[in-house]
Amino acid sequence: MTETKAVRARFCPSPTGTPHVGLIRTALFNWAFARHHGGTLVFRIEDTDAARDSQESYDALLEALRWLGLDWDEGPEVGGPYGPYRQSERHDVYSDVARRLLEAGELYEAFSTNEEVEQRRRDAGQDPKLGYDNADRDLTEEQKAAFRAEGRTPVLRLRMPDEDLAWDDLVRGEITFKAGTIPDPVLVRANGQPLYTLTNPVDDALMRITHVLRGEDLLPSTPRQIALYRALRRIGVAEFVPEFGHLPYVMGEGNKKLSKRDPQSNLFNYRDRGFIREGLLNYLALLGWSIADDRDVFSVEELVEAFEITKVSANPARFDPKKAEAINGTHVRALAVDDFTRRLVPYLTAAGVLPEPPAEDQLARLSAIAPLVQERVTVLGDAVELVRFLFVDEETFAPEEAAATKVLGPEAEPVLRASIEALEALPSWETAAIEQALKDALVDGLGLKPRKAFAPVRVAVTGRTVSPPLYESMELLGRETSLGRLRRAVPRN
RNA sequence: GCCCCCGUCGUCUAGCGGCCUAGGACGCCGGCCUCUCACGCCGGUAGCGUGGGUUCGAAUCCCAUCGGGGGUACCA
Repeated sequence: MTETKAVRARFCPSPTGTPHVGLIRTALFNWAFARHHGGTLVFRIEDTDAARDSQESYDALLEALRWLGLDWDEGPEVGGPYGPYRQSERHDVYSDVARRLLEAGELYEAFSTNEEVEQRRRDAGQDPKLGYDNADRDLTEEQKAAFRAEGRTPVLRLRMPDEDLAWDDLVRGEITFKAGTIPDPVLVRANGQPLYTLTNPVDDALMRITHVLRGEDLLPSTPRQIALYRALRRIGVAEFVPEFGHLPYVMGEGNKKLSKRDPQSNLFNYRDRGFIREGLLNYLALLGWSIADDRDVFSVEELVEAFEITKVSANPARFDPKKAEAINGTHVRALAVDDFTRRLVPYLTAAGVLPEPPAEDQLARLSAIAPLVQERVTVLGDAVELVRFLFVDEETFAPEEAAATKVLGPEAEPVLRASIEALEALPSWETAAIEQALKDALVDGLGLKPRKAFAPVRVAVTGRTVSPPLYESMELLGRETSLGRLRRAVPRN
């Protein structure tokens, strides 16, 4: 049986635009599928449309996969036995296969223009949307010569079989397209350029792909691909027809497929905000798949171990940023502290909180505050404003405007003065001592409610109403800096 | 129009004839913890598109219907 055949899956995007989360989800499923079965993942670039493809997009695709750790066994930059893996470098392959298909009578030359096809449909009282009418199937040599004499050059079309085309979809089960519902598709343009309809199945055949897992938008093109495969087998190019699995869409707001132009679809936006690969991969896997009925947080290793393509859901999934953040947050919190700290650095330097490269003492300080911020961020970028107070130049430090007007008004004066007095008397500058001194002075001394008492101190010292734990923050900031900020915060007049 | 896919809480899902007065997660609401915000913990809210069958019994099977989506290119 074919079941014993080693799995060869593939991911074959077109390099257009920036990587889309839906596209990456497809890459992830193919990767997980290949890894789960101990198979091979082929990465192929379908850049046959010069008008839309770009080098930037190609670079972005590789960068995206590498960031996420979705490695490939054959493809760009790693090579492999079936290369090249960029379709733009395979033109001779396609023209050779097309020639052989044509010689075998699987393809035929079609001279009809779209206008002529439409007109014929109308004349026959049919809906022109029915598409091509297979009218050029049996042109005689004389007819072809006549067309050529008019200056026409033919496209090459595939002769579709006159029978139902069906397959057992890995995610959807039995799918059948009735005979006669699919017009003969164009495989090669009049100018000789091969189209996706030819290149995709030809490469899958040549690269011995066993499982085609792709978006459901390609589902309607599957029958004609199966027909092409059969033709390719007849001429000895393909050995078998692969299995197909059509993955559900990733949707955005409303009921529309997440648009490529929607910033929410841009993978790099998530990285820039501080999603970590563990979290984003986990969330993406949840879009159409589940590991168990009572759990949805898992590692990449667990995903590979448990992934079954047949358990992928057929319904479209909406990308929910809130849940993505929640899942990411639990992965962030699960990071070892030093790992978390290391990953934070690029975000802090990008925000200008730390210089590039950071100094030793700055890194030491970051290590000290890191455990305190780790459990209160969902994305790494959240940490920036939480730790900024520890690294700003003292001359430029100033509490945030909104926070200051809220809690540093005239009524804050006694609180700040009492705090300063208590802290100045402190023999040692440590968290426990600071806590005790402030509680004695403000809660017991001034009889304030804790939340009233500490708000002015917090804003004076960290500049914000939301910060890492106060006493620890003050210890890290240091005695003189902390006192200096408190003194400056005392309302004038 | 025609072809194809999909239809369980707001969202992602579990479910594959009795374990379902439908489970989990995110969100939301309430509470606890508490120096803020979080984290953590506890509790609550909310769903099988509709109508017919089949069956002792249906979210699960069948039919119809409605709704949503995709395709219908010399794009991929």
